[in-house]
Amino acid sequence: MNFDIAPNAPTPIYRQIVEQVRRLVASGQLRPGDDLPSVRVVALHHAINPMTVSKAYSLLETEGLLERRRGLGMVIAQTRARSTQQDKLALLRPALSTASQIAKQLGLDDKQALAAFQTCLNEWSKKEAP
Amino acid sequence: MNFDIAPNAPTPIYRQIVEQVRRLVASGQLRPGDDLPSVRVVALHHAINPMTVSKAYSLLETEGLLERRRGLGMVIAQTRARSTQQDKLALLRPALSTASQIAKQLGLDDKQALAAFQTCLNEWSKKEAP
Amino acid sequence: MNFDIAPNAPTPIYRQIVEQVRRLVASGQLRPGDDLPSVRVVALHHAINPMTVSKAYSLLETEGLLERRRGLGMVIAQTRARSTQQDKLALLRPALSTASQIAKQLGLDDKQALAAFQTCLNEWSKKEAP
Amino acid sequence: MNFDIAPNAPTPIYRQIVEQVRRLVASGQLRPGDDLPSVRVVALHHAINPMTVSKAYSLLETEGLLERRRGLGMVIAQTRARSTQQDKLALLRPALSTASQIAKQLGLDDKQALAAFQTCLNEWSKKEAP
DNA sequence: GTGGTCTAGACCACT
DNA sequence: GTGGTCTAGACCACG
Repeated sequence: MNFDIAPNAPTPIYRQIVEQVRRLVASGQLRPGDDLPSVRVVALHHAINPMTVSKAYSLLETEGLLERRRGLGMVIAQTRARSTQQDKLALLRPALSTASQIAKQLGLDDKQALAAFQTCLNEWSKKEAP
Repeated sequence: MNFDIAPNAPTPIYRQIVEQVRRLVASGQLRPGDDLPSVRVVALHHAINPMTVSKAYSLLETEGLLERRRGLGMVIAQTRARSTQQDKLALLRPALSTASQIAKQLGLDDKQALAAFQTCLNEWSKKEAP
Repeated sequence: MNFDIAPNAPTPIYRQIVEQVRRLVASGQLRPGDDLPSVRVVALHHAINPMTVSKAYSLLETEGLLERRRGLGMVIAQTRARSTQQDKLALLRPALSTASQIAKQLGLDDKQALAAFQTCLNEWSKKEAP
Repeated sequence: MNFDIAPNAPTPIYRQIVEQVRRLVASGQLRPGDDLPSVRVVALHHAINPMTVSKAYSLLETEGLLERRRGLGMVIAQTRARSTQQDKLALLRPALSTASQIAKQLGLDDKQALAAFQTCLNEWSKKEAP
């Protein structure tokens, strides 16, 4: 389990964590009962403030996605139904919509935009696969 | 010349303006010497504070993309070479990269992601065309 | 760390701050990693608006001279090489050039101008030394 | 008679003109009865707005330094006593004071600062002499 | 505690 | 008419 943190990105760190956990759960890569890396481990690994990680986990707990197991850390909650394809696409849509707007304003045609997207997808595949 | 402002978006208004001007220049829809709508006009049209617009224009001036004509307004700087396809794709890449990361974390395959992107592109085409 | 603010000078306050930070960094009095006084502290100390200070800091961040440590404040960026004598003289040159033009237009000879400059330098030495 | 105009300088154009006339009169390079170049000529020569030149001349007229000769243009007023050395140095002092402050903040010693000033003076001599 | 954003309104300077 | 600067005060986000 590794989070992908960009400390200088415009979106705050705690939100990056929250969204990644949501997606990993939606995709089934994290399943009910799986445990998350401890606040301390994540904080050390990414050189960020433990309180930032804690805030993310707390939000996810409030949301019902995580459960706190005393003395053990956080685990994925049991109560979540597996997400449908529809749910996943709904999580992806905002990012695609932003990209579409930009492509249109740049005057790029769909073919170019789709090709560029394919390239990016390939790069991320490499990052995760090996 | 119309800006596309989403007052409730997470990205601040002044930054939305900055980015749109960058793209409109990159795409050639704004050319060197063209003048921008005045701070007050933009502010009134979108019901936002003139200072917010002014901040955006100032940043673009610092960046060298705009020039101030004292007492007259802002114009696109003369010193910019026409953008290449490379430049345009560079402006699009960050958004595509974000979307790719999300798609991978959701466990969607490329075919699904590309189809969803095509759908979004079509929607934005409709928004602009008619 | 004290800024020298002249509220009634023709050059705007935020610019006075920007230029002083540039010089303090160039002279090595501020080094990479040093943190700056917080926006609120500077604002209170000089009885100016926090936004004025914030504007200065933001510009310096854009310039790459400062880095934002989220939730902690601003620090001098790590990426700056120590300035050479050349750099320092480059920051001084515009002011000397202005003074030279004025001296020439007044018909003063170099000896008089240099003597007057020496006098001014002495006065500033007194201001800082004791 | 040539004005030295820097359109992108921070000090407004009209003020650049005003100050230069003041200095040229103080130095005796412009004497009572001498006529100034017409608004139209100055405006064309420097590609600036005639109203800007006019504003400068009007200010100088209000100040009593210029007189309007109908149909002939502006001439240096008769009523001015020749400036003393003291007066001239007083006009130079602000610029020297600014330069001194900068030099001190940069940590330059007086010798270096004076040498740099001498260099600048030489450059301006070349600009005017030949 | 830190800085960021936005508003409302004032005043100034330039053309 | 144009943009620039500053203020006062509010609210948010981050650590």
